[in-house]
Amino acid sequence: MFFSIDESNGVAIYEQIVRQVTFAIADETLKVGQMLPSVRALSIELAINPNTVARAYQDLLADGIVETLRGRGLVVCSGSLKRCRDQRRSMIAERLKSALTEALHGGLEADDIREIVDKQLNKLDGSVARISDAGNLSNPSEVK
Amino acid sequence: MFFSIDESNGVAIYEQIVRQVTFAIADETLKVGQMLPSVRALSIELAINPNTVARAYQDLLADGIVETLRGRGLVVCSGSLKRCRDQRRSMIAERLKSALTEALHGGLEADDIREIVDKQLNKLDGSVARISDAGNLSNPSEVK
Amino acid sequence: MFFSIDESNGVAIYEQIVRQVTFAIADETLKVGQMLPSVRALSIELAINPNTVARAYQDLLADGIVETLRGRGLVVCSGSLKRCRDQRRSMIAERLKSALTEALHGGLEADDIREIVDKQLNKLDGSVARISDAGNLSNPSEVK
Amino acid sequence: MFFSIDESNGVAIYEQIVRQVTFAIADETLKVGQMLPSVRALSIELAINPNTVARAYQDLLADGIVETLRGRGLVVCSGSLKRCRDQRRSMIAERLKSALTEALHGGLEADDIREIVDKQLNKLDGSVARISDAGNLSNPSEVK
DNA sequence: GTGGTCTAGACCACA
DNA sequence: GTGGTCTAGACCACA
Repeated sequence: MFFSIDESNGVAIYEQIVRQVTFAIADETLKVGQMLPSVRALSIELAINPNTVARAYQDLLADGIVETLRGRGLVVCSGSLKRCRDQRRSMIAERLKSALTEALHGGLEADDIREIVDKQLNKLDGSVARISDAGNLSNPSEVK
Repeated sequence: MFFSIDESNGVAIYEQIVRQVTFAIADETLKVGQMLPSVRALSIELAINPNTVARAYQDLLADGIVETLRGRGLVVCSGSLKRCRDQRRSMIAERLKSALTEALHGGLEADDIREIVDKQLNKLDGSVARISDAGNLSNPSEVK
Repeated sequence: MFFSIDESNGVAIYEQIVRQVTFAIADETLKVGQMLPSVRALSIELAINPNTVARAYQDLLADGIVETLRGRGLVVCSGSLKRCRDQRRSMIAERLKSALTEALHGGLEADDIREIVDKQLNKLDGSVARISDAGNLSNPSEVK
Repeated sequence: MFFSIDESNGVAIYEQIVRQVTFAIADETLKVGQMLPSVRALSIELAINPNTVARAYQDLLADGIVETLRGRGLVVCSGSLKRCRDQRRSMIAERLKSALTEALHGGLEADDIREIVDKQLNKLDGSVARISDAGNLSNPSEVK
């Protein structure tokens, strides 16, 4: 599966799930009409309590990203692709903005910060690339 | 004063204070031997409960960044400048790393992320620059 | 349970808890991997405010003696046994040193102090001995 | 003067003064009829706030150990020698008892504690002896 | 005025 | 149920 929880990054676990489902839809790892993993299955996989997964799924339902198929589970709603792409961008931009604001207010220079970002990005991109793709030059149509 | 609390960024208030004091020392806005704002004064300024400020100050005390002058307040310990500079860098790098990891796992391209970072940085740096520096490449017209 | 608070000995309640947990680990009354009593349970048992217990547990967390299992409680970290044994010895030595220094500065003779210590030790050891050991030189008839 | 304050032993400063005055009287460093150092003088010598000294002197007055000579200061009351000797012994015994109780409850063996006490006593007695006396075998009449 | 400790009680995320 | 955070307010030692 495509989820991974980081217990120590300060983001609530249910929130990490909401975000990662959103990202998976934006990414078409999870397509419109496709079902989410069951609460039970996902809770086992992530080794967390089912209530936490259920809480995340409620948020996605309330947000109209997924809907219930009675007795069968949750499916990705039509129209979610675009919404999730938009949300992905704003969620990520928002979080980066918050971290960057702190860095600038904390007295680091913009160039200094760019250097930190580049270093992290090079290091991380390598390890992510090995897992998720290869030809990393594409998909400009996804950018909002 | 140099502190500002963001209630909605997920970081605990006392933790934001710990970070901002650390940054202020790294920045020499707060110099070794200088006193911290009193618990009461800071709690009024930030419109938060004194206990929350006290909690932050306890952490700084436990970490040896500041020490108590009985009945007078807290002062920045000697040796804190270097330690705070180190901590500032690792605190900020850690938070950026976490946000960048999410962005990459969420399916954004490294170049795409760099673009988001640059846009935010130019916008934010402009507004910070008015206070802290002058010769900078950022675009002041983009200041929000 | 193994904790007891003395309201009148000048040591802060949360500090007494920190010390007693440390001692219990040193003593293997509390073993590595075992859980601490919950904040609520301990606060009820000691008839003190939960926040006071929480404050003590925060200190133990900050010190790396225990760690949180989310939603379940606090466990004794591996490696804590040796650390707690060292800390127990230095905590106790420190406190004794302070009392002995005062006694000497106050004009008592070393032999006189030894006599006071022995008398207390014999009396106290008797009452503790019933629980923790058997072959001991102390005078059980002196047990209060 | 014969006072020395230890800021880090957990005993309140005014309480340390009360105890040390009591000990000085027990020791006849301060004799019946003799005057205490003035609040001002003592606060300067100990580098503490006059209010703190005044607070200690109030306790001694309330306890009948010293009395006011209008406009001149405080003198040691007649009868204070015996009372201070008694109090010295019980104050010291009480504090030692508290430390020893903690040590025993903390799981140290009585012999182990005796060893710690002896080590501290030998070390401390040496450094105290150099200052305050020489032929350390005497004064049994002082023991209650 | 300063910080340190403690109580009381609320709400949150998580199990 | 668990701990973590925050508010509100009291009292203390010390300056």
